[in-house]
Amino acid sequence: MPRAGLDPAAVVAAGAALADEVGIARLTMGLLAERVGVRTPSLYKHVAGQNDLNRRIAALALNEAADAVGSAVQGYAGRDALGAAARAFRAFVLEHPGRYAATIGVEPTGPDDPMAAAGQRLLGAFTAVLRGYEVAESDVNHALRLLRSLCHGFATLQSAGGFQWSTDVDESFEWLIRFADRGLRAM
Amino acid sequence: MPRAGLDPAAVVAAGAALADEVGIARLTMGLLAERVGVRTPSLYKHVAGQNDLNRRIAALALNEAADAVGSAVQGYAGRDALGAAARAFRAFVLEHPGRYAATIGVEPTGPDDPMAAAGQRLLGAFTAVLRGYEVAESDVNHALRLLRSLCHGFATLQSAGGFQWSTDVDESFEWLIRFADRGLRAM
DNA sequence: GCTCAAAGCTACTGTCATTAGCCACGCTCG
DNA sequence: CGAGCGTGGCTAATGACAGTAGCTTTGAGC
Repeated sequence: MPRAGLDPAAVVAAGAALADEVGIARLTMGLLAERVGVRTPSLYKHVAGQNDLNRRIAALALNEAADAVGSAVQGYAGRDALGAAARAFRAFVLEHPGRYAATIGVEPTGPDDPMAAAGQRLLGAFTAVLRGYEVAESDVNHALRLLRSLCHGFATLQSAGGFQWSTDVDESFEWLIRFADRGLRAM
Repeated sequence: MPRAGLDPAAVVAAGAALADEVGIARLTMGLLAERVGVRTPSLYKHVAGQNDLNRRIAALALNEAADAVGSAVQGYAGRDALGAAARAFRAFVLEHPGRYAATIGVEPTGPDDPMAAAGQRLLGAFTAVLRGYEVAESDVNHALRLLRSLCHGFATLQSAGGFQWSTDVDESFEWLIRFADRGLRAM
């Protein structure tokens, strides 16, 4: 039996890719094993089980999202930064629906959970956007939750096919960015 | 064997209640059967399978949410209506996390799908809120998607424990309602 | 009281996650 | 170069579930 040369990172990466292809609900250990060229039980040498796999995919997704948003924002401020961040976030969710879905409904176990750290990074990227607006210190957390709810809500609703086809979805998103920008500038 | 006197509605109602208790992911046919006092295969006389059950729970949840939002809005207009609708929606999701979670990621099969009709009812309740604002005809769909994204995003993030405990969540939600109100009035 | 469709049950199958326990590969160190 | 050994792979088996087949019983309508 030739070694497959797997390690946890490779298994998680393959799992994330597979989740994007077939949906997180249809990501089975058997399918993932086949994808990486190994029998099912061998996966357990690298991840502790489906739960662990899911958490690692979620952490990967949050880190990637943070990277995408963070680098999209580079060099912009105010409205441009807001637009860049929101568009980057939505693009990420639509390109990687499976791995992003892995982040839903998973609570971090503790303060040193890699998922929690990744979530903080993503939050930090959005915090940077807020620095371009005159938001009172006491309102920063509220504004952050607003942006997170908006982006998360819109992206997941669209990803789940929750919008009817009556109106162009991209247009709605741009409208939503302008709405948030106006609101933040009027503080 | 005495008859249990079940029908599809009773099975779906019990399933929704159970989903709220244990979470949609842990809602198994065996658990539901035990809850309604029947063996597992008997459930299949009333629902076609887990998929069908999930869709029916989702339709029930959307109808109940539409009822809650619709009646909360009664007699209010403008900002009061918006606040009442948003609070009613969030309260519903937090009180019934399981059945609301059943609506996520389920696409309506066709135009006569009960779920689609229920979704339309919920949308209609929010449309009524918008009548208290001077929103241009061409912007109604965008504004609707904004409200839906906001409420859905906030409620699901909170329900999943997605917010840190640093700032009061109720306060954030009230802040968010004021933000949306200001934005809609400024059109 | 008879009929019969509906609603229940037992028994069974197939899929999946997970565990136990075995074995080969290939690196390290003498 | 060869022995030792940890790691990563495998087969086999278990247990939870969803779903199906086919039998039995109930009870409503005649």
